[in-house]
Amino acid sequence: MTAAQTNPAKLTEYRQRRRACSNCALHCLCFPPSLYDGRRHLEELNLRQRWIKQGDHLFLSGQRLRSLFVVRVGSVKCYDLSPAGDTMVMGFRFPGELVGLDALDAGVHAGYVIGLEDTHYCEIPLSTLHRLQNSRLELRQLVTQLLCRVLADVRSLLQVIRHLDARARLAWFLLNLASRLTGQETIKCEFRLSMDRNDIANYLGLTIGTVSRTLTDYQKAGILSARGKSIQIFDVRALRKLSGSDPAVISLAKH
Amino acid sequence: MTAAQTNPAKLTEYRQRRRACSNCALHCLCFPPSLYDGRRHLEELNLRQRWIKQGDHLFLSGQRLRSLFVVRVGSVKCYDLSPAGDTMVMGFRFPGELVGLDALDAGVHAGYVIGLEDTHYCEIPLSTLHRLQNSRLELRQLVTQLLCRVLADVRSLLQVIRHLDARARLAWFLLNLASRLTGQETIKCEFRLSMDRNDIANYLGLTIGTVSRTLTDYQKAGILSARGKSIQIFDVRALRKLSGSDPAVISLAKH
DNA sequence: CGACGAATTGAAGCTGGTCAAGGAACGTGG
DNA sequence: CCACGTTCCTTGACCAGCTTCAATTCGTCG
Repeated sequence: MTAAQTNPAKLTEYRQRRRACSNCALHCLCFPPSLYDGRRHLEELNLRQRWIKQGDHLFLSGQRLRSLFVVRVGSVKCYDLSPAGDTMVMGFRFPGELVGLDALDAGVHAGYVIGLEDTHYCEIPLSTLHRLQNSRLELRQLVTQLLCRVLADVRSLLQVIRHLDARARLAWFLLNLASRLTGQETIKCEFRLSMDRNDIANYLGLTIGTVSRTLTDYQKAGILSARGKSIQIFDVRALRKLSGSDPAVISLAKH
Repeated sequence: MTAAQTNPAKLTEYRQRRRACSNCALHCLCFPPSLYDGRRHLEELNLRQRWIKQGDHLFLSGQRLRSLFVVRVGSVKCYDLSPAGDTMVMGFRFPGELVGLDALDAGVHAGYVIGLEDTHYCEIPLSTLHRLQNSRLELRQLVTQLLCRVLADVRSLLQVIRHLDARARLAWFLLNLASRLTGQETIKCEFRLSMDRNDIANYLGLTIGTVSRTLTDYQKAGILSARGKSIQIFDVRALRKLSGSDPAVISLAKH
């Protein structure tokens, strides 16, 4: 029995919060399975909830790593600048997703993160993270696991870009987005893109023209509707086939 | 004064070994800065030094992760199989480089590793790693750092494939190889490729024809000589320019 | 409503893929 | 050591897909 359970009001608050965070990458940090006192634990975490406006930076390349960030509401874009000044989009982060992990070795951010819209986030100070890693055994593996997942993500993007053509890349991108936006197994068939065509093109290693043309093709085929930034997917299975999730299609894309 | 220093013969052996391993990714695991007894420490690590023949697998996808591996002599290829059965080359590992890290979260290897030639390696049991992480504070960060480095590597490959054309990709690949083969800052201008053209093409997201043609172009330009698997680089600066290390060139490759 | 940036669309050109043929290198067995 | 077969590599011709550049349309916000 936890201390939170001794006070019905606080217990309710605690439970609500726990449910709201259920899709968070760091859920097990804030809400460990067995706790002496859930509420007090949350307070000791020293979490800060803040927000940035569209176009504000969460951090810049070269800045010291002080905290990890988790998007709560909104979305951000992670990008690098090439020596020549071209932006190179590394990815996008949506509610529940973590930002800043890759700076853990150098202690310095290797890229920029900017809000694609007004975005709320949690900030977890590094000191808190380290303290918890020392005291709680199950958290010692957490960072490793999260890093492995980021690595797997980058690798799948790499595979997509190496082996799939423009149509398949875009299909993959849309499906990826549609499933991440729900934070669950399901797929969101109607949503607004928070990034522009340029960002999508750059991310997928294409040009804006190709992205636009391909979207038009999809619409002509009745697979989806794309009016500006609002997307409506009509035929998920067709997208899946195109994206190469379908084994029969992947074999067509072999090198 | 360490115990090893009390015995001149053993001290010499220890020092030789330490030097031989100086380029190893896990050097600080085997040879921590301050040690009571270097030799005994090495014995307690329970390292195994083994080897595989060309074409043998170090491990298969789906196998349980039992150890990490470090290449000592030779080279290996890391690859995946697509659902359709096509191989997708993830990378190559040379002496001093680590293999198996990315399986740390699932505990199961997500890819295959095969010897490109007869290859000697060190095997570090997971249990040893965990024991050391618990007892030695500085090693607790080691895995994180190594993972971050792997992540950075994959990302740079991603950038190369997204933003550079065939000539630049190959130039980048050769320079990357040439510097990793020395294990230092310097570049090895004469070496043998241990992988075939197919592997290179797949790795760089090209076809074997393009790789071959591009190499021929380089030779016609007097930049290098490539007779089969033996490479001789004549003009490192030209390669650097082509690869996009040169800011003036990167700007040409913008999307 | 008007103006600006973002997105679409078209035409032309180029890079790299595909397919097929020929040649070099390598290992094996006589 | 040579003949042979196999695998790997090179080269050529042709073509598809994507990029480039420019013109037009859409959409959003003051």
